[in-house]
Amino acid sequence: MPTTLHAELRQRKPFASLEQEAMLSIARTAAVLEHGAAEVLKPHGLTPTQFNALRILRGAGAEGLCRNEVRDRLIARVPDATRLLERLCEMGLVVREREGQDRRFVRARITRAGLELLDALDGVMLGLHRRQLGHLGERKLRALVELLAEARDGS
Amino acid sequence: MPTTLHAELRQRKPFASLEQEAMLSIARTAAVLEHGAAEVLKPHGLTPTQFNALRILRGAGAEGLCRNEVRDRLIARVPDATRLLERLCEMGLVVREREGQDRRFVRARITRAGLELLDALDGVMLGLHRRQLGHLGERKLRALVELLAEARDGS
DNA sequence: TGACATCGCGTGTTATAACACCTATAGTTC
DNA sequence: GAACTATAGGTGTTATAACACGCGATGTCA
Repeated sequence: MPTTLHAELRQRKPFASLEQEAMLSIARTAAVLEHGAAEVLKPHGLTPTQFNALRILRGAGAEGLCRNEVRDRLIARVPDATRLLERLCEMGLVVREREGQDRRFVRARITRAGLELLDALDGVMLGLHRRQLGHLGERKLRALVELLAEARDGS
Repeated sequence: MPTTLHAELRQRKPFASLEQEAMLSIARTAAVLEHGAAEVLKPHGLTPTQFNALRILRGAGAEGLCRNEVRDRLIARVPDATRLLERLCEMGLVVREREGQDRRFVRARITRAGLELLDALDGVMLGLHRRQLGHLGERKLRALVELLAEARDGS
């Protein structure tokens, strides 16, 4: 039973199991979509992870978030959120400062430049997602979101 | 309309579009699943990408494959397949040699040690995939595979 | 209140990814 | 057959990921 994925990866042997095929399908789809996002973000000097972190900080508002909170909200966990934020700082998109009673926390907040960059990217990314997935239509997209949520329940 | 994904990523704002939610769902699911795979592979000294490359070479059989062919079959494209194969060589899992009329090609072939490692990992990975996705059941898994294939058509 | 554990961050180091550039072989065209 | 182009590989460098460890701040408990 040759599938689309077989052709894409030029494989001849059948999958070992349906679970494996699903696993590879998810990984392959994510890789293709993320590659598209990386292409769009590159001219703006951002990686997908940096873009993700920046959006998290925008969502947090003026109060900002501490390092570990940012780390835990990232789509893919990174073991070194310190330097991820540090790079955003160097770009002038984020500021960090120790404030509050508990002097262990370092609050990271998005700057005006960061907000402006994200605002400019909103339309671009919306268009990208539409190009990448819009052809599925609402019904199938909802079904996909539902199935993926159920898939994540296993781990 | 708060979703499961909202809770996972501790987000409060609604998604900008259904396409964006689907995009994030796919990325998040892939990250969770790949993290599980990485954990399983780590004790064996392999990254998911290296494991993927090794499986490709097993599929190719005794003839092996040239560098670019391996690169193009990888789930996620890497721009430096040379050193990916080089590391597998250093581990003794792969051998490379220039052979054939066209002396530009470097054929990479899996070694006996590589085959033995993969054989040992087959059961482990099968069990992992079953744990991660088995609870979905055949019908939903097939639906998921189908939807993801359709999603990739856009790019 | 002093010892201890916990927590939040940062740093140092190594491995890998990412990008641009270079070499060698093979085919193409005049 | 000489110049040109395309293809397959490799190399050098920089940025980032991954991992282990250390430091200072806070909480806890004898």
